[in-house]
Amino acid sequence: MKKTLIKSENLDQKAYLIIKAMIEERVLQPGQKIPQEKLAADLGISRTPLISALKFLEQQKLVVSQPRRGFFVRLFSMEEMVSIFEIREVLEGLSARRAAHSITASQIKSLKKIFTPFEKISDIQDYHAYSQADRKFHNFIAEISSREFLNSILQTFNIVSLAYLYPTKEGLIRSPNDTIKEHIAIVNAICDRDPKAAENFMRKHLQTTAAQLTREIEKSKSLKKEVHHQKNVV
Amino acid sequence: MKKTLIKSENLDQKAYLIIKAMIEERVLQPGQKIPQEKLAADLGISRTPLISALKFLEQQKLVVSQPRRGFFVRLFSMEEMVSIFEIREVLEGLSARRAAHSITASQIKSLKKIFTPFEKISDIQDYHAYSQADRKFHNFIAEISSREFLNSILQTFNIVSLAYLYPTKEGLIRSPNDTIKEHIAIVNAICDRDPKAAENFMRKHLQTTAAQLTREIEKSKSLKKEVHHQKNVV
DNA sequence: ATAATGAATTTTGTATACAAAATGCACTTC
DNA sequence: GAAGTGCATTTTGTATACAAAATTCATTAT
Repeated sequence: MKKTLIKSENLDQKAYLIIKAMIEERVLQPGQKIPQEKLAADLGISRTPLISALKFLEQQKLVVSQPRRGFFVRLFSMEEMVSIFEIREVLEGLSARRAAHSITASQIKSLKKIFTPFEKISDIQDYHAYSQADRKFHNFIAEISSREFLNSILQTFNIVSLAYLYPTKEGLIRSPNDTIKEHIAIVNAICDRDPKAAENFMRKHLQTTAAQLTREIEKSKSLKKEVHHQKNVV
Repeated sequence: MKKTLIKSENLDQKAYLIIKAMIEERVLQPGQKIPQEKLAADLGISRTPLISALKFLEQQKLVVSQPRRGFFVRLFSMEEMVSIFEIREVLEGLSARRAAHSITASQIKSLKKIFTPFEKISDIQDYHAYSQADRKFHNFIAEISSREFLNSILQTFNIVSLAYLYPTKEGLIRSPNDTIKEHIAIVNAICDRDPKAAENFMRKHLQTTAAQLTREIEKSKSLKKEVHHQKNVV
């Protein structure tokens, strides 16, 4: 871990960034209690800025506090993930709409570049690279939209979706071969400065992912029922 | 002020609620620096929970901190208010959609009640009562949607729009006589369990308000230009 | 064995202390 | 009078201290 490298205005921010990274990297595991004294010692700070960072993370929903019992890394259910995608659907839809309004020529160039390495590949294998491009894509659109508030909310939710990730799939819920076309449609709409189309394509993109998640929930539910049934029989 | 009446789990929360109310009621005015030592003394707490509350409010955008200079009550520009209404448009649209899905019979009763006192009045005069009903309406729909995340984000933005308010108009940007019909259309769509209509009506409602604000920006801009022109002439 | 009790230990919530930074103010210089 | 300059005062950021609550764990009772 590269703790000592992070420098920020104050220790709150430093602690926040480190802990967030620790959660994303699963060094701190979902559901786990956060040992304040130990963590503060590890980071070389006192409990004061540490608690401040934890409260920050609590608002970002990465952490929960139980009064007089402490802070715990938050555990997301599939259902909660679906509701996060619903929010992303409408917010990133807005984001795409605004981006189509205010994108500059140089931003168009950068935006078009993000997925070019994948466009000609018929079967994308490099999940890691694609996942990174995906994240960059969503963050960049939020940035282009040049709406401070919107961007700051979205920042939070990219964290959340990140925190969820199936480690095996690099956090991707659908196959790159399916999503690449949607991504490119969105890019084109924004670069053509067509706000309506940009919003619609983005919404459909995230809606489809949410639907996929919902299907997985149903699947795991019926699986559980089966197991339960077996138990009763055996 | 009824400070001592507020009781909560911890002093952070107590301080948070009081300060939020002070900002809403304009006891603390936009742009004003927040005197930590004095405020802590007034609330009968130490700076530790006070700072924690201020950091909470900072994330909710009601307060800004300048490193090593302190916390200030946030000042919103008209443009920022427009971008807040854009966010409300899409989020509360989602909220209405979800509410139409999950509303219960008893919630239908409560929802229908909110605007009944105003339905028969041809010219609504009591801005204060209407403003309260308005707030209750938006918050209740978020609650009905039973989406924790969504609700907690919306909480923030309802506060923000409130904090903006022209003191004279109770925070209302448009006349009750204009908005009452829209409110009732939304109520009916939700109670009819029509998600699509609920979302559309809610979006249109907030869009119209945003458009009104945009018009006011234009007006004040041309006004300034005039003044500027006069200056140059005189 | 399981449950109940309670003392010892740990951890939380909050106050307080204090160095470092920012601010205000009197005084000088132009 | 306007603009610096340096010292006194205030305020911030953070560590530390400590009472109250929660947890652990050994011991006794069922």
